[in-house]
Amino acid sequence: MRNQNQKRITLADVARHAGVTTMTVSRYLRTPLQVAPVTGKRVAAALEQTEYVANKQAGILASGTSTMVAAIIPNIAHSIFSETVQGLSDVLELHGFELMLASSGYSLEREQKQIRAMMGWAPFALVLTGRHHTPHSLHMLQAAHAAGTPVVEMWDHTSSLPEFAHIGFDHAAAGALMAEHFVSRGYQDLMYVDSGVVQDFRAHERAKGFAQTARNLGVKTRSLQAMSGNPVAAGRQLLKELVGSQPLPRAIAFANDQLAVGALLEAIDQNIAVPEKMALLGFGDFPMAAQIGGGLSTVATPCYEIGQSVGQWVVNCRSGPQAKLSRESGNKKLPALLHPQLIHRHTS
Amino acid sequence: MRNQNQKRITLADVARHAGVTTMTVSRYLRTPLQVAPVTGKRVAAALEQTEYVANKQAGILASGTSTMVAAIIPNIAHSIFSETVQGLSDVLELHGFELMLASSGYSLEREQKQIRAMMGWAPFALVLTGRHHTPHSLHMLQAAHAAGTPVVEMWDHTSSLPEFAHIGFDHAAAGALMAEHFVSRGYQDLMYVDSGVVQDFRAHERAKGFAQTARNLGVKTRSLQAMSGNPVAAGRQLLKELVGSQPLPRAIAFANDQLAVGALLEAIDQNIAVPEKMALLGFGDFPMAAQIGGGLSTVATPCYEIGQSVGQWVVNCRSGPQAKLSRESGNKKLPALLHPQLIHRHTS
DNA sequence: ATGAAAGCGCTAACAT
DNA sequence: ATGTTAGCGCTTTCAT
Repeated sequence: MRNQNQKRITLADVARHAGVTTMTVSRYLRTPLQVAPVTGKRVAAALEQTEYVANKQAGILASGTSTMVAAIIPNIAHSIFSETVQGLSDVLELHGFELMLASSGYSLEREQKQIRAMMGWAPFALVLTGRHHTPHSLHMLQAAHAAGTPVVEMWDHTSSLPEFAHIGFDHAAAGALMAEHFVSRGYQDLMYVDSGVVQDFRAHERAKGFAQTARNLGVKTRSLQAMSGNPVAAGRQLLKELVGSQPLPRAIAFANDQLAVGALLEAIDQNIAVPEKMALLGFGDFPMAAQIGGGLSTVATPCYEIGQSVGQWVVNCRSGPQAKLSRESGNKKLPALLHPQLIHRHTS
Repeated sequence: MRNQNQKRITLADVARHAGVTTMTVSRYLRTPLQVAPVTGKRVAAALEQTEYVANKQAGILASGTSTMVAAIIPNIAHSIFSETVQGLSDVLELHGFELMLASSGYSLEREQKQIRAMMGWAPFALVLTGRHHTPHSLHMLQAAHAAGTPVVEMWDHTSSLPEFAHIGFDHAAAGALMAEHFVSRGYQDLMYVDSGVVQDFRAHERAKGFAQTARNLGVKTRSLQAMSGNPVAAGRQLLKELVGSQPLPRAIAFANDQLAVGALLEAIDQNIAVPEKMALLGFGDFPMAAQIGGGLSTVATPCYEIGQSVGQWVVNCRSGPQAKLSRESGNKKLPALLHPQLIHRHTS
């Protein structure tokens, strides 16, 4: 295939039109001040006429530096990640970068293949989600870093290797925050409903932080795992089963808002008074949280901001002749650690 | 920047390790059967040892054919589009393609810039959302198409230019479907709440289809525009104002589920019986639709499937030596027109 | 079955 | 301020 009838316009075409060499056109495009105003005008006209669009591949190959940023996230369809990608995309676009995106479906093996595929593009930077990767992935990332490619891990409070950047928050601390909130409201019999996604390490860390803190505060706590599939339906189902089988916990925290809303809807249907009989606490503060059941108490995570910060961090890597410097001290102003906030609404 | 200490491994490195020329390695990678089994083993070992990752830019430049697909959508954070991207991404990955993504924020001017940027990458195919573009965008797309790049428009029932493919559905017909549903349920006093996003052409087409059909069926109908911003809050606000000022319509259709759910939540809070006093109908069938207020009636749109189909269509463009053929007849089996389905639940 | 030569479209480095 | 030369890492084409 690809039997183009109309060949694409090249620098040489433009140069011919303008009566100069390709170098002059190339210079005009990148450092217009280095070309005489008169020639510049001719070049500009030629660019207009020919509707030239520079071939990025050729440029990258020749210059050894790309404007493409590769990002791998667990799931594009999850609102927290799609918002992060939107933030990342917005900042990158503003600075003339392009975004290549892959979705791992929470599979580290799939992520490994994607890292390999991405590296073939020699991207300007590599953006990953979380600090958990296969040993071989880590090996590849390390090699990429050694070859000068910045590596960032999003959504976590530490990186897999010290040389990688990270922008996110401490999920165990977030879990602790949730437990503390319950205890401060006087609830003594707690429960945490963890994500049904086995590889959602961050949700599990929140679960751990929650349990540990509850125990430290001398409060009873249990833990349950939601079913996979539609999380709203799973939350509903879970509460239904809970009501049928055992005494209800006084307060339940969820791995995400979707699960919490499912449980809340079921509680409303079953006439369980929230929060009088049972308190509910979500995680994520998704757009509907404030609107439902008098307002779902939850933890606000700066999804869009994480994306933005990652984008800004990557952009900062470009400036300054020494990558090391710009990547270490130059990026000091950007916070690596963000702080989720507990939003106390009606359900707790 | 980009002062790599460890240079990346090239074909030449691998060839040296294996004691062959670069051509043999290159052949082994693409057409392994053309290389003798004995040599193949040596090459394979060298590839292992060196951990070679092929440089895509160089390959594309030399061969003139890329494995990158460029897609532009209005908003990554909107669930319908993020699911579409997930479907697209899943299919593309399965076939060894990579995805470059941009988000236009519903701005045709921004889209135009993004098309230009994308074209610099000489992608294998261009994927756009909808059939509305600036004249200059159209011009560029036409040029890309003429140069052999497949162009697909998603989410619409026709394409901007006849030579472009399109995979989606007729939004006016979807609007009609909504009006017909209301009328068939015996509701006579209708209302359509349109999207607050000015450039959401598809929502406006649904509004038109709705109004026209209602009138054709001899039924009263009005139209309103939601505020922009959080659509759930907007839906709530809208219903609140409606209750305060005028006689309520018997049935309200919304441009999307988020708006409908907002209104539904407000109706519940105000003790307006749904659907006895007022029927509500959403659009999109987002994950929460089935769970809220006894089940929100809505129109299911095949978001993920649209993405998949687009991906499959693009993949099909690769096979067959004649692009024309594979793009026209070879893709006949793929449906260009999908059909949204009315899901009748509790609220209508 | 393998190799040698040429070149994809651009830019870095060195003239002039 | 502009041009010349060489080469980025790969594939195509044409030998052998």
